Amino acid sequence: MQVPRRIAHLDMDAFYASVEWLRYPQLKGLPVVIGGGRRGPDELLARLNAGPHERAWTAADLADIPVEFFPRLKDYTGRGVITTASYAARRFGVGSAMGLMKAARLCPQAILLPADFEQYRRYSRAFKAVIREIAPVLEDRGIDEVYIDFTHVPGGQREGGRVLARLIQKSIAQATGLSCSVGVAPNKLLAKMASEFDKPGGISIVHESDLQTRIWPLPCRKINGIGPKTDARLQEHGIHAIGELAACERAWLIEHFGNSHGAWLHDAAWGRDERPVLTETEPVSMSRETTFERDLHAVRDRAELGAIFTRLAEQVAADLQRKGYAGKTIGVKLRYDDFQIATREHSVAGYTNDARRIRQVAGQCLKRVDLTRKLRLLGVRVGTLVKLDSISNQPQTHTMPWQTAMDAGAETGELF
DNA sequence: TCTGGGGTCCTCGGGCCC
DNA sequence: TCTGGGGCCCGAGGACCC
Repeated sequence: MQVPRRIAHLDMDAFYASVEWLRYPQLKGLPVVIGGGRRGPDELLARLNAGPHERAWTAADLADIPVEFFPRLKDYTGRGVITTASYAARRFGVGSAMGLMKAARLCPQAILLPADFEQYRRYSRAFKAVIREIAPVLEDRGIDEVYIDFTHVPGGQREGGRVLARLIQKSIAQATGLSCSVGVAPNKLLAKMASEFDKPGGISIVHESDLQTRIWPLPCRKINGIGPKTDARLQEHGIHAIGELAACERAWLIEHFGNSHGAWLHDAAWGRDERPVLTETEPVSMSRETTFERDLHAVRDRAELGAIFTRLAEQVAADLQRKGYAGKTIGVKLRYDDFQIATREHSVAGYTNDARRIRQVAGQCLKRVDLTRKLRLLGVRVGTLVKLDSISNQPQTHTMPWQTAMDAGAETGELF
């Protein structure tokens, strides 16, 4: 007797904000926006202590700093977007990816905290470890969400998965103080939608028979994989709800959206998804990019740009070395002042994770793009990765001399 | 006053080889 | 020798996600 597939999607509730509340309990329930800085409490303390009041706060005081001392959105000057906003801030219309200046007009009194990704990663590892203890088949989907295969976990079938979901929720809360929402369904696609049904703190169980009543009334945009572009095209054809998408002929969707995308849209609308829960995936590329404080010009700001470029190459190289990878496709990414993006890449003969080599090849790529226009972003990327222990006869952090020689074209890297 | 950073996957066109 | 595929790889760009 074969048991039905039960897949869970677990999504942490307001993850970044909740992690911050553990450190700053006095901010709980207030409109809080995270963004405009990446050094966490160090940056916050530096900002607070630069103010006019008499005492110098230290890391030990974080939970006791009165709310009125925290920086407000309205006082922020500079570029940047919101990484995340607390539920209280969202009520003002503020949301992720919104420019900080625009957000300041909507909710000037919101507290602005610098992000602390190291801390978020620590909590991410912690809650995932808790889940693995209970249900080992877990797929990492980013810092704050996972898929879990409940099918063969003891108790995973009870009440459609609700009993196990409850156990996981409680264990995470106990270990970390954080709350999450869980959806359990026959596949990843439906589980992902289900986890949103009852946020925060909810558990939603979806069966195949719920398709028409619970999935079809939802807007197409709720399907993971239908973004703003596809949604707009669907709307042009009068398709708004998933049920309307399901009513479309498969052949018609293929005609309008292409073989692969059209068929996928049809399957998704009918709740069909056979993707397995992947416990291990290898990275395909690693990159570093940065948006400048002001737009830069390749000629007039050559020195500044060159220094940034070198730093990006060093950071990517360090990331590769730390994680034990090397790559052979090296590229650059530029964003012009009008937000147009250009990318150039070049594959070299041998794998490398050497900063100088990466900068050199990336510099060649940079020569192939329009550098007469002002730039607002520069990035360096290394792709086609291999794990270093799989080519363990080669040096760990260097390019083989013969590989460099084979790529004579990349030998003339001056500034770019 | 706009619009981050780090990824994945797909498509399409061109070059190359058989 | 000429022409016409098909298959594959590479590079550029786009859509999408967290």
